[in-house]
Amino acid sequence: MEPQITPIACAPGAPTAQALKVACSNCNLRELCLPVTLAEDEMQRLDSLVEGRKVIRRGETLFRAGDTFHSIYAVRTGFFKTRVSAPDGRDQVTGFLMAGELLGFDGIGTDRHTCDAVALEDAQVCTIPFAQLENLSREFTPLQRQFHKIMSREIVRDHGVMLLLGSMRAEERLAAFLLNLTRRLHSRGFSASELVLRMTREEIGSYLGLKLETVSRAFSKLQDDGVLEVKQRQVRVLDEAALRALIDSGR
Amino acid sequence: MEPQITPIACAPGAPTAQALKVACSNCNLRELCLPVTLAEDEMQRLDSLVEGRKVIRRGETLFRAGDTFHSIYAVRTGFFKTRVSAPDGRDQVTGFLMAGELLGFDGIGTDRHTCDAVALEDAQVCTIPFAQLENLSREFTPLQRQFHKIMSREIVRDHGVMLLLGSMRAEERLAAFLLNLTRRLHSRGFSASELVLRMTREEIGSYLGLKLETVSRAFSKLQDDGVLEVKQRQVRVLDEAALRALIDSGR
DNA sequence: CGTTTGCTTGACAGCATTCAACGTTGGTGG
DNA sequence: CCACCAACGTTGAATGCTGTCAAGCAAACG
Repeated sequence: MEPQITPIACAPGAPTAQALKVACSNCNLRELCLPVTLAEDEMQRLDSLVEGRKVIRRGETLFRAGDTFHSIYAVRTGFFKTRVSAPDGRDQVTGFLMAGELLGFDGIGTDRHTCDAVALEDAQVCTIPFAQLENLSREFTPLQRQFHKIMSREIVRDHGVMLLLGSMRAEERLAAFLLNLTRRLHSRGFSASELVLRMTREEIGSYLGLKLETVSRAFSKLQDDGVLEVKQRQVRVLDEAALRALIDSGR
Repeated sequence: MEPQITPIACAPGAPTAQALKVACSNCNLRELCLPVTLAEDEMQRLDSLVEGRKVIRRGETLFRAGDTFHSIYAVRTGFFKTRVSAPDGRDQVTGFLMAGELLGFDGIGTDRHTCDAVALEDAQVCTIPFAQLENLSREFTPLQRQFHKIMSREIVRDHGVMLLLGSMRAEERLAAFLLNLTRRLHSRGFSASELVLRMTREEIGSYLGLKLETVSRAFSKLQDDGVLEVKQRQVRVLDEAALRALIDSGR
């Protein structure tokens, strides 16, 4: 029940000035994004498919519920949240996405997006036109396999969140959330014990099914217990084992 | 935020005696399961792909977390639940599946299933070997499209459940659950206002992130309010508008 | 017909929410 | 450069919803 990375496309190893076009073949996120070994010509096909980077400023949306679906997006830099909204206005953050992760799968089913994707900091994404991705994946089996795996992991990830929302108490939810974040950051070369949150307490709360005050209290509690050191959005994990103990010896 | 039907394969229009092999081309669930218009030869290919029915008795599992993944399954008759388990033993029902719906997508990502699928009543399923489904979908674009749509809808459905678990109160959750069930039953030709639950209060509770006593109380409350008539697992919806009002004018 | 399993209801406890006040941070403009 | 403002975060007190524990009842099964 621990969410996975959901990768596919592209960010340049050493970006040439003003390079609007980005080559997957030369992308330092390749391992995360689309971990498939490709022959050279196949990789070129993939490159030609992916459109150049697109910039989204902090607070702006990459897409919104109701927008017609055209493309999957790969995060190159920055940080996103996705959220769904009920007719009465209440909404739920359904995920946080960092470099190398993909978003937009929600739109395939109905040809319209069903959630909003909001940048939590200035961000760049690669645009992958879905029709072309489908075309290429028909010709190229490993790409097809990988694509299916990524969607499946998204489903598994969501099941993990459902478990969290359905059966954990506030502190346990926060522990699971932090462990998930640090694991993903660590696999990107960042510290496994120190992190800077890119989202507010309210957004964390929405994701975890808690009110912002409860999130704040849970942070304070874990700090008092010597498990974390928290200074606003700066978090240091002092006792990872204690975090783990919280979630898998729950009740 | 209302879950959708997730269809693909097969059940016979008029089952010939002892027919182990089932033809999708002659299946009365075709509309639900794999709503794709196919040429005759293409349909034959699909038929040859789907293995005959498999019987699962009430309480038995179709697959379990950890089992190696081979196939997607289409429910022909009966009723399933899927559930994920945390290392400490607590588990969460992640879905209820009825005739015409598909299960097993969780296994694609890691080549192992990540949840259990349990029959809540004697059931029959069609087995669709995944490797062959991938092969056929490479050749046959509409099948590919449909398959992707189905997985996407599964993701969207899960987002709806996350919204429910994250922001609704007990009665609202139950209302959303009942509306979802009646809609799916209605699209199968059953009454939209009368239903027989195939799961226990505890299973409903697990799905909705509530204890069984809370589920029971919510049923009683809705009955007292004249919205439902409840006799154990027999439920009649007296005021569907009231149910809807509960969920989309929540707080 | 008895036993088991599932459902209902009550009383009480506990955890998260609500409401409110205060503190902190970062950005903006005087 | 500093003051101010707005957004964000922390903390306390009280309320309330859901969970827990327990008892009794109904239905299903052998």
